[in-house]
Amino acid sequence: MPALKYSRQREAVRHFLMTRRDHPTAETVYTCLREEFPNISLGTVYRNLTLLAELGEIQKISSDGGAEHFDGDLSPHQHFICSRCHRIYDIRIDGIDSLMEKARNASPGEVETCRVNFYGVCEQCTSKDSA
Amino acid sequence: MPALKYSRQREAVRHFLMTRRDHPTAETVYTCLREEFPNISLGTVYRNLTLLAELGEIQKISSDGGAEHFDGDLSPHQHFICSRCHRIYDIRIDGIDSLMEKARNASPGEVETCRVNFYGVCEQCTSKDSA
DNA sequence: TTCGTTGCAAATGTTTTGCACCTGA
DNA sequence: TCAGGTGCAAAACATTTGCAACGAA
Repeated sequence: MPALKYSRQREAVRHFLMTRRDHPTAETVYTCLREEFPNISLGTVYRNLTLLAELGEIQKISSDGGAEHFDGDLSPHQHFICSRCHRIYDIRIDGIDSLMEKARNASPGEVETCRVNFYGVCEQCTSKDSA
Repeated sequence: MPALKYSRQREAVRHFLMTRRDHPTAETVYTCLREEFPNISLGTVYRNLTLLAELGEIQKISSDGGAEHFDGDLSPHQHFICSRCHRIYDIRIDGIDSLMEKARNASPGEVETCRVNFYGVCEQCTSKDSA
């Protein structure tokens, strides 16, 4: 792994994700950053998202079908993913520590992190049904 | 949703996944089924995998980067995913029910299913390090 | 006969990469 | 100066889709 060097683009990507409550795709990051950096390229956005994820400064969320989403929130939390609109909601439940403890005894390797996703239809989509 | 009609290809896809202990990608399913059906097409494999997943007869696993994986094992279980070789191992831990119970109180919608993934480096990769 | 299914190929959508130029240390 | 970073465009992948022919009910 080569030494890192400062770059305004990478900082912008990181800062952008930190200030978002949702979980943008690379495309969204690109589109929004273009206002500040009219010349930034999609390739650069991808390179930095991948790099930051490897550094553990952001999280990559493989939701399902379509593009990957990114999460700048590093605090432990889980996701509720709507099967209809594919929106990703943050939720927080406890007991994850004990879950990881159990996993350590059942895994063929060292458990480092854990991702918990719940699926269902969100209220917003449910209420559209009755309309 | 239109009425289903029997198809040998779809049966073969389902049967293939049921008898596998690992979690093949569409490409792998395609390659293996080609021995039995030399003319089966990748498109057909994708169509049937998608269909079976919608019917809930198989599970789609979005592991991370690269292609999706599919799991024919419907019994409740979790996955340990090696960050190095990306292999997916089945593990079984209890307490998932109570986790879902907690999630119901914290989610912006009806919780239907839950996916728990653990990440780390598997023993096989770890032992290669010391070699 | 009807309508879902298939094979094939082309199209789409997402992410990666090669390369010449730019920039931070 | 020099290794890392960037923009751009092309390439590489993964997945979906249009369509004519095929096959199950």
